[in-house]
Amino acid sequence: MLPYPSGDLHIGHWYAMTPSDARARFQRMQGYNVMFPIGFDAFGLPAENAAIKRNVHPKEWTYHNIENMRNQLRTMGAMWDWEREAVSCDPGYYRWSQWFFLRLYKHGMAYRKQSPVDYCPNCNTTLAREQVWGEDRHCERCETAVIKKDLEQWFFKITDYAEELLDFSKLDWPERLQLLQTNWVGRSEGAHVTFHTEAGDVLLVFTTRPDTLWGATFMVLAPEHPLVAKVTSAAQKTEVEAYVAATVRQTDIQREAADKEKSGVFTGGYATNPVNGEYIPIWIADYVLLTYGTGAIMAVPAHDERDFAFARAFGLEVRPVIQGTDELAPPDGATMMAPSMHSGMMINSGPLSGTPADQAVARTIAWLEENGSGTGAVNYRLHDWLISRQRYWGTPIPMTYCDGCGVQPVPEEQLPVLLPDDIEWRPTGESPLKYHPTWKHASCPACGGAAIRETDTMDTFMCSSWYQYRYLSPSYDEGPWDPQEFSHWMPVDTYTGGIEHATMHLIYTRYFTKALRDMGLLDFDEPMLQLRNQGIILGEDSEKMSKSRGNVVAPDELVAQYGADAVRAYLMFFARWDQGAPWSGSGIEGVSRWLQRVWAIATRITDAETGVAAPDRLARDLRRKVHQTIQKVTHDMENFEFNTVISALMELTNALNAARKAGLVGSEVYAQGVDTLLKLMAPVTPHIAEELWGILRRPYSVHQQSWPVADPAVAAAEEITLVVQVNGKVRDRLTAPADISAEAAEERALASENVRRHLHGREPKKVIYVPGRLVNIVQ
RNA sequence: GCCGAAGUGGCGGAAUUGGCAGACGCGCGCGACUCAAAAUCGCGUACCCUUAGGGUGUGUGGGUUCGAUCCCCACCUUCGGCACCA
Repeated sequence: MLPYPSGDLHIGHWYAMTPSDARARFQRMQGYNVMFPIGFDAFGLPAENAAIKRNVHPKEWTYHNIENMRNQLRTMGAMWDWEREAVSCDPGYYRWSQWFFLRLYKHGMAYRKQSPVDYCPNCNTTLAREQVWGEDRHCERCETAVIKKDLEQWFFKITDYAEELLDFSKLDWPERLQLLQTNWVGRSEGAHVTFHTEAGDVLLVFTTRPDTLWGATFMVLAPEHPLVAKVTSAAQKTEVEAYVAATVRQTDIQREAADKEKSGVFTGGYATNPVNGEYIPIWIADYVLLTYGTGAIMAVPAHDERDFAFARAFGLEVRPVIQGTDELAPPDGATMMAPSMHSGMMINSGPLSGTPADQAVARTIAWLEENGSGTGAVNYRLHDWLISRQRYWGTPIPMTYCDGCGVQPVPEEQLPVLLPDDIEWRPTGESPLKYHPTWKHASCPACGGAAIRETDTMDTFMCSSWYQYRYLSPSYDEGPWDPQEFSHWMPVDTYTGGIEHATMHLIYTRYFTKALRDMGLLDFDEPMLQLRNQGIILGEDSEKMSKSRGNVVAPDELVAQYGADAVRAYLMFFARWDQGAPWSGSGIEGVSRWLQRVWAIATRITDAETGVAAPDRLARDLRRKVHQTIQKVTHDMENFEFNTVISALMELTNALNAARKAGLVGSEVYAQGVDTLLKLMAPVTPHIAEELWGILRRPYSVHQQSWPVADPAVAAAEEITLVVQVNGKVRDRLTAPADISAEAAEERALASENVRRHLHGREPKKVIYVPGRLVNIVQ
C-alpha cells in the first residue's frame, strides 16, 4: 500500500488496511517472516491546489499531512514496519524514479511524440488515457471533461508488452480484475491489408474481417489521417478542409454523441483494392479514429453495421460477399435493410468464392500473404502510457534540450534533478517550473553549451509503479534497492487494494516490472503474485462518501468512542470484505458488546479456583468447539473471508459463556479455550488480546505465540443430526452417532413415527442415504 | 449496444459448493434486575394456517434431479467496465 497523504485518514483506509494487517499478523503467528510496509504516494495535484488556494508550499503541506497521517495510522495498531517507510516526494526516492526514466530512455522504452492528447483544463495538465473516464470523458481526479491538445509529450512503450500483459498464468489475481485488464488491452486478431492511392502511396488498413475484402466498396480515413491532404482532389478540397477543421474542434464527447449518426465527406480520391484491382472512393469520417488500428478502414457495408449506416447515408454501393447458411439466395445489396452478420459461404470473392465461413478468414490471409497484399495481424486497443504532466509537484523528468544536440538525458551521476523550493504561482495555475528564473537553465550534457530543462514532471503513477521495491531499503543510495534485501523478499507475495486500480496502477506496475526485467534489473515477470481487492464503504445513504454530501464517517471519532479494536473487528465483520457495503453505524455496538463479553470471560477466570473437574461430556463439547473454531478461523483468514472469522470468534465466546454458566470455570479445558480464543483474536483485536493475555499472566506476548493448530479428531462431531425426508420434504430429525451405517440410518429413519405417517403404509421405492447428513425416502 | 458481477428475513450477511435455508450480529418483542431508566442477563424473532401438525419461501418463469440459494434455459432489476475499436 502507498496511500496518498490527503491529511485525514478515511474510514476507507481503515477498511482496506485493518483486515490486511490482521492477515499479516495471522501469517506471522503461523511462523512466516512477514514484511508489512507503509509509505506515502506524496506527489500530486492536491498539494498544488492547496498551495494556490491557501498559500502553503506543496512540500510543507505534504509533509505536514504525512505527519498527521502517521499519527492516525498509529491508532490503528497495525504492524507497519516504519523503518522501511518510503515517501515518493523525498529526493532520495524520486532520484530513482528519474534513474528508471533514464534507463527506459536508453532502452528505447521512453520516447517523445507529438500527438493529440487528453488535457484536463481544470488541472492544467495532460492525462494518460487510463485517467480519462466514463462516457463523458472526464478527468479521473476532478471530473472535468477533458479536451484534446496537440502536444509533444513523453510516453512509455507499454504497448510492447500488450501480449504479455494478457498472460495471467503466474498470477493468483481475481478473475474480474484479469478481465478488466484483458478488455483494456483489447486484443483483436485480423489482417493488415495494403491498398494503394492513385499517387501510389500505401494505404494500410487493419481489419478483423479480411474474408469480406471483396465486398469493400469504399475506404474511410480518420479526418486527422496524414494522407488526407494528399488524396483530396482540388474539387473536394474546401469541403474536406471544413470537415477536418470541424472534427478537430469537437471534443471526444461531441464526436461520439449525436446517436452515432454518420457524417463524412468524399475526398475525391480513390484507392485500389488489392484483391480485385478495383478503384474505390476514399472518404473521411469521424467514426474512424486515428488512435485505433491504422486510422483507416476498408468499408464493407454489406457486413458491418457502421459501414452499412454510412453507405446508406451517402448512397454508396452495398455488395454482399457472404451467403448465410440459412439464406436461400445471396442477399441483395440494393434492398437489404441491415448488414448480414450470418456465417456461411464466401460469394462474389474471386478465387475464394465457395470457401466455407470457418475457413474464410485463414484462407484470405493466406491468399494475401501469397500475393504480397497483406499479412495476418494482431491489433491492441492499449495505448502507450503518457507520463508528462505540466505540474510542479512531481518528479522532474531528467531531460534537457540543446539547440545543437537536441534532446539529451541528464547523466545518471547528476541525479537527482531537484525540484526548486523557491517558486511562484501564476494566476493561470500553470506550472511554476516553466517560469522559474534559473531552474530550467542547464548545460548540455553533450556539448556543454546552454540547454533548457524539461519542465514537465512525471505522472505520479510512475512513483507507485516501483514503490514495493523501495520499501526494501528506503535509504539505500547505491541503487533503487539493496540487492540482498531484494533477493530475500521479492516479488511481493500478497497485495491488497481497490479494484479501481485495475487499469491504472495495477497495469502500470506489471508493465514496469517486465520492463525492468528486460533491462536486466530483476529476474521475475510479475511484481505481485497474489492479489485481493477490497470493496468500498459507501455512506449510510448508499452514496459515495463525500464532504459535500455530509455522509462521511470519521474513524477517529469511532476509535475515541469504541476503541481501535472494536473498529477493526467491526470493519472486518459488517460486510464481505471484497464487496464492501453502505456504512451502518448501529452494528458496531454488537462488536463492542462482544469484546466486553470476552473481557468478562477472561478476567473472571483469574478469580476462579483451579483444578475444577469438568463433566466429560461438557469438556468434550467445549474442546470440540475450540478446535472447530481454529479450523474455521484459519481457513477463513487464509481466504480473506474476514466476516466469518469474527462470527466464528463470537460463537466460541458464546460457547465459553455457556460453559462458564455450566460451572467449567477453573477447569483445564476452559482455560485452554480462553487461551485459544485470545490467540485467535490477536490478529483482529491486537490490543485487547495482549491486555487479557497479560492479565492471565501468560508469557509475553500473545503476538509471539504460534498460531493454534486444530486436531481434526477432536474437531470431528461425535453425534450428528440426521435429517429424514420423505419425497424430499423434511419429516423428522434424528440424533445419531457420526459413524452410523447406511443400514442403521435407514432402519431408524423408517421407524420414525412421523415418517410412517407420511408413508401412508406404502413401501418406499427408493431410499437415499447421504452419509452423516440425511436419509431421503422416495415413494 | 458489448462484456462482467450481484439479487437470500425489517437490516448487514451465513450456508462445508447439489443435502436441515437464514449461522453470527443489528434491529424489534417479551421477561429478569431496578423506585425508575440506562447498562447487563434470559427467551423469542422468514411468512401463512388459531394448535398437534402442516403449507409457502433464496429476483421472475421454466427445466434437470430422489433432492436446487447452488447446475441449465429465458426474462427482470441493480451495480461495474468498455463503447462508432474496424
